[in-house]
Amino acid sequence: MKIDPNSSADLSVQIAQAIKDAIISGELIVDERLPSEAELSDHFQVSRPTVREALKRLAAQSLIRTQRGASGGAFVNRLSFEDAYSQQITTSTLLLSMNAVSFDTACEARYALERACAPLSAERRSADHLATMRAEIFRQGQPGLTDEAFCASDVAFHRALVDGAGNPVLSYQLAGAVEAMQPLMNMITFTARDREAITGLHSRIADAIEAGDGSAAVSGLQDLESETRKLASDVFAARAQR
Amino acid sequence: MKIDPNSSADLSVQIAQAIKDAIISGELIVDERLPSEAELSDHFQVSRPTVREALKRLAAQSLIRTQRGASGGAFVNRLSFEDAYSQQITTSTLLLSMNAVSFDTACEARYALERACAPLSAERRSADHLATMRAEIFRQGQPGLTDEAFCASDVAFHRALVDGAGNPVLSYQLAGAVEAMQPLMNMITFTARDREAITGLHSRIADAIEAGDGSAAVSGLQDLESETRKLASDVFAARAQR
DNA sequence: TGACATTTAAAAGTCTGACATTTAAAACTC
DNA sequence: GAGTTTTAAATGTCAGACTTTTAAATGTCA
Repeated sequence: MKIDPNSSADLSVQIAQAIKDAIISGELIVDERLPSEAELSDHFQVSRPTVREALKRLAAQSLIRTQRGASGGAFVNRLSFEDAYSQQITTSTLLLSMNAVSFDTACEARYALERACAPLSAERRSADHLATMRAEIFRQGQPGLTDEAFCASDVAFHRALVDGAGNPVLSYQLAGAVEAMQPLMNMITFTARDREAITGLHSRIADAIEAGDGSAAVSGLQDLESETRKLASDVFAARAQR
Repeated sequence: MKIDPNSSADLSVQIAQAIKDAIISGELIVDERLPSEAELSDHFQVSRPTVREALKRLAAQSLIRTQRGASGGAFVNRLSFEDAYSQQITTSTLLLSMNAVSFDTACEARYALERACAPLSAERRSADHLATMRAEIFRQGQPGLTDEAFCASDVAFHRALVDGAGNPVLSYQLAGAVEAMQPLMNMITFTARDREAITGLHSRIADAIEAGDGSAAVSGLQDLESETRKLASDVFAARAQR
């Protein structure tokens, strides 16, 4: 681990990069303890606060975790799917909220991803996944459900559909897309007819998944995408008019 | 922006979270200047190093950028797609290199995503995207190409295919999957027959995209996935034997 | 008056040294 | 030998000073 003394970049950035490279290259392996802050500051010939800033940068990316006390220190973190999820969600939420992407673009990506999962899910889903989907459909049909609860149930339904594919990479990619859209979806007021249409499509998709018919599920998702975009565009039109 | 004095969490974590919340909620908008470090340390009643550690955490996530000098400071960053790309790539690379996901899982996710893009790309791709694909296919047929160069060209081909869909969210999701697999792909030695098979499939896919035939492109990708997994499994088997 | 050079001040970046807090391990007691 | 106390190592936090960068204000001269 070395830094370039001639570089114009901030020292804490350079040090963070050096450690990150060491982790990615395998020089530092999972759960290995990094040298203490004092040793690092000695090694890189910088002060402890500078080393600390570098470590905080890495901690923010879940590359390391720190532990206080004797035999504490910074340890290389095994990146968990949960960490990856939450990073993905933060990034996606910001992209959407800062208008770097439109709702339509996010929606298209989301359903394209779901359609990619559908055939795998039709083939592999466990009875559990299917039961979850059915339970959410039932909940969505209950009268007196708030719009937020309806949305949450919708998310749970899609979650089960995607998880059924048994591919955690796909699950985590979708988590970002779905969660990021949540705040916008929550703004939608669902009429009884809207709910009926959506729940009907959900049933159609669940039936296809149960029958192991991937292409039927894909076509159900296709229709659901149109439905969602229609609903959203109405909301945006109303909001723009005010 | 407030922090809880009774919380047991580190102050810099709390402060980072408070600022992050303010950004996500829209309380702080893009390009807005945060208070100076001195003002923040005053506001939160902590020392400047603590504030700085909090800011470094946010900077590591590209939520803010800092500028030195008069009228400098920390500014809310508009998250760019490039930032999102590189975060996605780092995360995916780590997930793969730390064995949190298998090569097969990553490969499956990658091709599922690509198949999701294919119909959109068949419909929307510009002449430019198609030309890039053709150029890369030509390059892949050149004799004397190193394995690394072949791989790089392969990535460029798929990149053009996905970008043709015109959905930046899909592009950035795939960037992670493709780039993360690169180091492993580079370990593969491609025989002349392998290259011929791959290039042939690429041609088939490009033809389908040119003709606007999404489902033909999907089936080409399906075959390419089998081919890739076969090649990779041979490499892993050889490596395991040593 | 206008273009260029100079000064100035604000802000982040860095350093030193100290103290507080946490925690595991060593030492000690019964 | 089990439980308690002490100890030391490590991170977390603080205070204050100095350095470097940079934009804006000021000044100078044609």
